[in-house]
Amino acid sequence: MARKKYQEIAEHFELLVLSGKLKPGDRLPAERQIMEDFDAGRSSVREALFSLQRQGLLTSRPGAVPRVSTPTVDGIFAELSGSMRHYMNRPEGLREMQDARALLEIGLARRAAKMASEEDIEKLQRALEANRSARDLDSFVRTDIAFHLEIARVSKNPVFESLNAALSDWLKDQRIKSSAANTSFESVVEQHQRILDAIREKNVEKAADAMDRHLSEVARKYWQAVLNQN
Amino acid sequence: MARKKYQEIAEHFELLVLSGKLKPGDRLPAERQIMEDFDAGRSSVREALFSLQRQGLLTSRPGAVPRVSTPTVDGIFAELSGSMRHYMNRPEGLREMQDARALLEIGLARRAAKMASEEDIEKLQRALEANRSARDLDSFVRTDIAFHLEIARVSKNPVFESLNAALSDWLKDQRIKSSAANTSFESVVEQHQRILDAIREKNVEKAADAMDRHLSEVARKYWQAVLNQN
DNA sequence: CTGCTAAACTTGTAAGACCAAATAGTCAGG
DNA sequence: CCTGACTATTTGGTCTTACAAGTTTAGCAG
Repeated sequence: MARKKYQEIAEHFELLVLSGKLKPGDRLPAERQIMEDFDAGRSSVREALFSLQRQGLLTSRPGAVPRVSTPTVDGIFAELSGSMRHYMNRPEGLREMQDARALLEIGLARRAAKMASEEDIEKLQRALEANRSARDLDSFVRTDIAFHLEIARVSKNPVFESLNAALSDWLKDQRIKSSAANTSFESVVEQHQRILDAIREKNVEKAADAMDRHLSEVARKYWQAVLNQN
Repeated sequence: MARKKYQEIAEHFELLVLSGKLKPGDRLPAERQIMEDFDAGRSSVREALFSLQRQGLLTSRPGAVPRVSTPTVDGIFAELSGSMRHYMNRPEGLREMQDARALLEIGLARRAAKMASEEDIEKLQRALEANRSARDLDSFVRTDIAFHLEIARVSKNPVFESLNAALSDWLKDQRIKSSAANTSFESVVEQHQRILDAIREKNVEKAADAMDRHLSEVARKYWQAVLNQN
């Protein structure tokens, strides 16, 4: 028994899916059927399906036959949550992710300035207003995240949207700490305003620069808050 | 039984790790011990540990008690391989990832132009030479990937390095097809040369532009090749 | 005290059984 | 003929048991 039985089964279906013989939405054979086909026990089949499920290739609900799933970027990044959080537990890792987020968001700001439609700008304006009128920390952070997400949406690429949302979620703590360190939310809103202004003017460099400064400032405030805590 | 048992167990240890009560390298309780603590069967415990393992929070070898692991970005992105490949099976998904890669690589080119040291540029030069002297498709693709990775390394952030490597891997097929479609590798090398020139001149905009054109060209060639295949 | 061997322990793999929940097919009533 | 409730089937989730394979440890011999 060189190869493990459950790996054999998992690989078999993985190949079927990746080669296109099984398309998203297709039904898989029943568990008991697979058992017979591979001459395996139930636990082997279950471990194989469990593995594929964790990889996002299948979805299975109780009572229904498992189906090949159409993976969403949201789901894909959700897989990372655990290990990402673990990674960012080290200050070094958190710094790296802040840096990575900066590259992403600056690029997104650039794109937004380049290609934002009238409608996009209206949405951004509304998001900014909501951010400005936030009174408590919780709603401030929420509208803050929403504003950044709206910038990501301008690019019309679900990957950016989900990546932005995921990063916002992972770095939420940072946002909370740095916002709480501010005596008022005004300066952050002002920075958001500058970004939106640049986008409205279709001034790419200005938008990138404004976003850069904004993120640097947020990160600075965060590390300051961390220092004060110790 | 609202929450599934294995999820409950997984969450428990996830919290222990994330809160720092369990540090990397620490031993976890034995499976039998966990069984008793949670009044669960062995399969539930195993599924929980399996899930945590997939998330990269712990490693377990046969015979030895599982240990909390220090997650690497490489490992984190490796988790995604399966679902990413599935996602990019759809032409739409592939296009989105190409687009996302473009934003990343253009940003990296920008940074490289901004902050490349003499040493970095020497490394880039060597990588380019290797790319230029490649004779067969396989070594050409390999040196191509290496050149892009070298650009990512300039930023001195492991996240970019691993992300770049992961994307290169996922989009390898694209590179192969578009390279094979070229009668010669010359034009690609020339585009690489232009990028390196811009970095050497510390001309940020020119570097970004050169990278943009390069990636657009590669993508164009790829879709052309796909069309010809049908 | 040191080094080796063997027992004890732990995980990996596998089979099979049970229950609750959800689906799907069937049959009775309108 | 259509509709709705009921039953049979199928699944996921869980537990138990068993053996194989690797690791740790403890004791014994030198």
